[in-house]
Amino acid sequence: MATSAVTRPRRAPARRGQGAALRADILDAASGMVARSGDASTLTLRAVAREVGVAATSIYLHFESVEALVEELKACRVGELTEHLRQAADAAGTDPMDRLLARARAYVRFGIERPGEYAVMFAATFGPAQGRPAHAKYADEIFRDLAAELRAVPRAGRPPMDADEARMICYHVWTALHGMVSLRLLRPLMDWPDADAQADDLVYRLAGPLS
Amino acid sequence: MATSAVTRPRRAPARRGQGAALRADILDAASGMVARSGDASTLTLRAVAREVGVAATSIYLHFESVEALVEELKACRVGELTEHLRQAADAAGTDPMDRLLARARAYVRFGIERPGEYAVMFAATFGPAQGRPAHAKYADEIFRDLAAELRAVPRAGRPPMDADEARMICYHVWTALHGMVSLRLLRPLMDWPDADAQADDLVYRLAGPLS
DNA sequence: TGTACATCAGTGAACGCGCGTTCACTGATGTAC
DNA sequence: TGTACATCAGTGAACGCGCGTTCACTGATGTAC
Repeated sequence: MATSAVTRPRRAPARRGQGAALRADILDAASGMVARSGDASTLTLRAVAREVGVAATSIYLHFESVEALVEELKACRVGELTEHLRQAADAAGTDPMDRLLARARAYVRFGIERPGEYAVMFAATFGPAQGRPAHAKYADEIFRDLAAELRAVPRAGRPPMDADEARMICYHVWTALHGMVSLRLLRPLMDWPDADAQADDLVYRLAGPLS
Repeated sequence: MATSAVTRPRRAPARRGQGAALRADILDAASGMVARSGDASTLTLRAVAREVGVAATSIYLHFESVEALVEELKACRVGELTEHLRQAADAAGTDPMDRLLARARAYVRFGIERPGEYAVMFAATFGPAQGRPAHAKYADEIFRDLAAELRAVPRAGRPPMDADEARMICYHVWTALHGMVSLRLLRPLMDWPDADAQADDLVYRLAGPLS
């Protein structure tokens, strides 16, 4: 690891007017590092600068602090996951249950295959949070998408869900999917069932036509 | 925070033969610090030593490294949670569903009320894990307890669960309860349903007589 | 009963490290006149 | 067309900090003779 600091080539300065390119490079590098380490809290400003091939101080040209950088990373990842889930649902067609299952599987896969990206979304904010952070609206979007998908599932002759029940089930589903990702990452040695199978079974039991 | 280093009184040396008392004090202090910070990864050897009122080097009299200290902390907490859940189930009487619900509520309460203690159990092991760590057997015990409790729940005239279904539901329940704790800690500003109510509803849907 | 010695329960200074952040600076590149 | 100047896109040395770990050490307290 010490060697990477040595071998890393120097980044060529951007051309005039292209200063924003460094900002993108910094976000890319930080994102990759978090993805590789699987842990957002290990990210350091100096390490990011080394990765980009730039002086540590250059980070400050585009971010007020490490905290601000991480906050922006979060927003990027949450936006990405939102889009990823929408595409998965759309690829599944129009049947509500199919769409819901596809969404659930995609959520779990995203988390398991990209633990760093997943972790950064939920990493604690440094210092006391004031107000709703920028990524909160994205989280709301994921939640709203899921709720809409859920309410469309038919209920085999039973009365339609009221708003409270739909909301509770929506919390259940998100909670359980997050639990799947989280526990599997934290306990990789356990003898877990197949992820798709568990996600399907879970969603059927929580939100299936018979529930 | 800097002031606490100044004000902390010096610990009196143990009497001859009582050297192990420091070991207990170190574990206590570390446990308290993790509980207060809510995050196991912020624990440092020097901070623990300051908290105990002892030289940093004294930690090495009882622990090979910080890693070893954290590993022992984990085992303590997992053992504690196991016992906590057993007592909750026993206090609920003999009805299987009552016992299961009590266990679920107790799990979620433990996690929410003692986030640091909960987090330390699941904190990543430093370095590459070799073989099953010491706390794995405790985790197995929690899982086994839950499975036994689950299988005792009657199923309203339907055939008894086979082993595979029981195992899957058991994973679901643990996964979902962990998800409840984890998401609530990570997103404290969200408008969560009452924890007991959600735990009950979740367990009913996943493992209730109709499921 | 006295005393030398072993052991126990620690201490304190020092090491090298990486960290976030500050400050004054440096070249290259456009642009106004 | 030439040139002074402003601006852009960074750099490099230095700061003080807390960290894990090492090493040689120090008192107090038992115990063997």
